[in-house]
Amino acid sequence: MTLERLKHLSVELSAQETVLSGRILPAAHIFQREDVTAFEAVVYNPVICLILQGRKEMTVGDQFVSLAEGDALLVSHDLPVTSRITDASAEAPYRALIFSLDVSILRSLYEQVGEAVTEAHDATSLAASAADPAWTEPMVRYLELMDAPLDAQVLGPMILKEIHYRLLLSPIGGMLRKLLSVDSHASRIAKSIQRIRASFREPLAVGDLAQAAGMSQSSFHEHFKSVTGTTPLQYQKDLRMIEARTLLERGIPSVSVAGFEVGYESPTHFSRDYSRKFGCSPKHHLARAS
Amino acid sequence: MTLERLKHLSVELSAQETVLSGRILPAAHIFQREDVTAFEAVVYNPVICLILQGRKEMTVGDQFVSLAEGDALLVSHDLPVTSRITDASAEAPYRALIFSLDVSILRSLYEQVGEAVTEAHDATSLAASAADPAWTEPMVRYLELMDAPLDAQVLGPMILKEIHYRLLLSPIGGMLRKLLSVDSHASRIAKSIQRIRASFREPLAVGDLAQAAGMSQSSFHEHFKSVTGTTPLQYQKDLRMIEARTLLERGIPSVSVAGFEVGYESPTHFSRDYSRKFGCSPKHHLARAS
DNA sequence: ATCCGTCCTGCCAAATTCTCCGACACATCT
DNA sequence: AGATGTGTCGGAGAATTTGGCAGGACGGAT
Repeated sequence: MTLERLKHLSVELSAQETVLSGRILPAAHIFQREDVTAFEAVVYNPVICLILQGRKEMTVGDQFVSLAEGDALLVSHDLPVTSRITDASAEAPYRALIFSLDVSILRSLYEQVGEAVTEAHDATSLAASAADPAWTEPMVRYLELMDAPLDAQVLGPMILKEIHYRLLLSPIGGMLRKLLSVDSHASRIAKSIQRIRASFREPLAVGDLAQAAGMSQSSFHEHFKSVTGTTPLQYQKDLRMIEARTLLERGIPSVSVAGFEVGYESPTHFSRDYSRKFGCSPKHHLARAS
Repeated sequence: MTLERLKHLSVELSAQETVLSGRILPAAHIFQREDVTAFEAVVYNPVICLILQGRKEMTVGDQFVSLAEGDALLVSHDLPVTSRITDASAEAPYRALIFSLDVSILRSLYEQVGEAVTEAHDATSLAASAADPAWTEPMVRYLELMDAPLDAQVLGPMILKEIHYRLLLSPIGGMLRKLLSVDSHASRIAKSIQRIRASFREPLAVGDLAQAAGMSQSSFHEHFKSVTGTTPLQYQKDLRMIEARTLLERGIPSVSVAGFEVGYESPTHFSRDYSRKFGCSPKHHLARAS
């Protein structure tokens, strides 16, 4: 079974990873943890994540996903998620195989595939499903290149392309297809998302975004939510909070400055929002460099 | 262990229940199911529910609770929840012991206990915890009365009062105490809830409610949410939807009429909201009497 | 101990976002 | 044809955000 093979390969790969595999197989990455974690908030990039061992839970907006061994998670676009590992130990660490997705590859493939694909109607930005040999099999072939740098250099990109292709056509690829389809609602929302990400420190003008996307405000909100799982402002706030947290942990002088840095004018309010998001006050995350 | 004793007693009680136990032990009720259910929406009354066997999950507003054997759930006031039984079979049915709570008893006790109680700060309307002998022990004594009708008539109310007393002082009783404390925010919200329940078919005037509760709109929303887990309008909508569903299942002539009955003017919109809430269109729930 | 600055929590009003809700058009089903 | 379901929109109003201000907690410094 290909899943077993992948587990085996990933152990091998993670043994080498510190050295140079990053250069040989740039798209694959093994993530490993030996203990359970509390909820952590991060921003995901487009990625497919296959759980090889352990368990993980995640929340984005209102939806909740639970992943076990053999499950895979397809993230179609940048998304602030909150996740934790719920099953991991020194003997059986949590281990996941992560493939970064390259949107330009997807786009070029989509142009070839074109409209020949049926539209999933309930596509979500966070699609989970059991691993499918259609794309795990090329993943195996990709990982097998780790010991043959020259092969990897030539064949690697080809196999990568195949993986993208399989994902694009797979049942969980619904959101990918929507995002790529030119001028679909989803793709226009994707543009809005990029705009928010580019300037999340500035105040948000939802009206402008809606107009730029060519929708009424109500439609814009609806589509935005269906793509991201949250509202525009929430999305921005999540970005701000995650940024604030890294600032604090990196040892920014004070809480107020951190709040100001990410776009809050009122430290009071920043503190309140922060506590709501992370469950404890910003001061607790401030690096104890002093 | 008292939990084992309760299990035993509840099996006995449920064997008799059809006959007359309802009159002998009016406050206790055994709920039993031999199979797993899909999510169902109902309105809970104030109640303490102790899981004797099986598992249950529930959602109210944004919080999510998972209950296993030996867990108890304290519902402090009327609340529209969505729940399902996730672990039940013919051999090991889901079984729960349910005690209705009597607010007037609680109130009279609270007057005696008065301020001698420490306030829990994170009180929620749906408090879950492991069963505590402090109140399971009197529950045992209550159930043991089932074979002695005369004893039950005299001692029953006393023991009930004791159960209420223990719950009121227990760690999970935080919300109960808040609700009872005269003129606390929680108690004023409770009044608003009653007003919504009494006239959920009419359009909602949140401003009036806030004013009646003597708070600013923002404070009102905040407190309302902390007590109920949702916003006033959501709360009303949940009531409407649950009512609509029973109407449909009872065989109301048409979908439009059902929508109109619960306060919607536009059948179009009613249909959409209904699908969002229950996952399938109102027509599917319309009794197939035709 | 007393002061002082920083941070946290409660409350509010104004502003903005977001959702509701009815309207209409159109596809579907029976 | 009639009833129902889905997409879109505009306007109303519900809900949240935001910043301000007051009061309290905490932790150094003096």
